[in-house]
Amino acid sequence: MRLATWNVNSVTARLPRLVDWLAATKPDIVCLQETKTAEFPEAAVGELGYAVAAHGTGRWNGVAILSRVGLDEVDPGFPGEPGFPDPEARAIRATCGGVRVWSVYVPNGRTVDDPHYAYKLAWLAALREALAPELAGHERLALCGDFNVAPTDADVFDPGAFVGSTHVTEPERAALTALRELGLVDVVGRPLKGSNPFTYWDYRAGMFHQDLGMRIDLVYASRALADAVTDAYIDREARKGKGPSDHAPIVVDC
DNA sequence: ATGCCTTATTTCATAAGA
Repeated sequence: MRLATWNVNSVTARLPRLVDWLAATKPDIVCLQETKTAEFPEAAVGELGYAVAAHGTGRWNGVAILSRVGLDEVDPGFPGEPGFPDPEARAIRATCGGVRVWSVYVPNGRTVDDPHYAYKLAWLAALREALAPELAGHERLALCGDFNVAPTDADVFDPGAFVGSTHVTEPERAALTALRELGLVDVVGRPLKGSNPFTYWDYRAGMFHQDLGMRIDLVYASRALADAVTDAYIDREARKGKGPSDHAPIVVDC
């Protein structure tokens, strides 16, 4: 089985690239984030054999799961999910080919003194609470998405450049640790070039070409699923060329 | 490495992203 996750930064703007990428990569299950639409282009991916579970409200956020191995028990959001203060489209889950799949887009946080930072931490804490019973009920589970947290200093191009910023603070990293302590394993993608497992590079100033990136997109797999992993890579090819997302997909074979 | 790009929308400007 091939499982992937990708923050596409607008599925509308990225649709031609997404379709080409699906046809070339042939994943069985794809988690998408930042779809930025209330009307997912289901027909375009349906032609490639994918069923779609989408949760989007328009301009901001938006998540989806594509599957060609079944798509059951679809649930947008999760119990106890905080809003700001209204609900936002940041999580969707479904059962696909025997795997419980979550696609999440964790709040950015903006700055450490912004109310969005407290929202981010509350959202991650609520996610942990909602995941606990799901892990008890599903031996094979994958929590995939854009976590907006770099788990370690090795996951940013220069730790010194991030002092005082969100994405690297101790409380954010502790929230990820708390998720892993539920029994989840960080499946780190293999970089196709260089040694940094980055998944995001800013659009500006040639950051991608200098490999000045961050690893903020993650695949957290239950032990049973992680034990079945045969390969995992970060598809930097999808970040190249004209009109890319600022994130690269992670592809996991398991 | 400072939103210097990119997105969608209440568009020729703004908010948001990390």
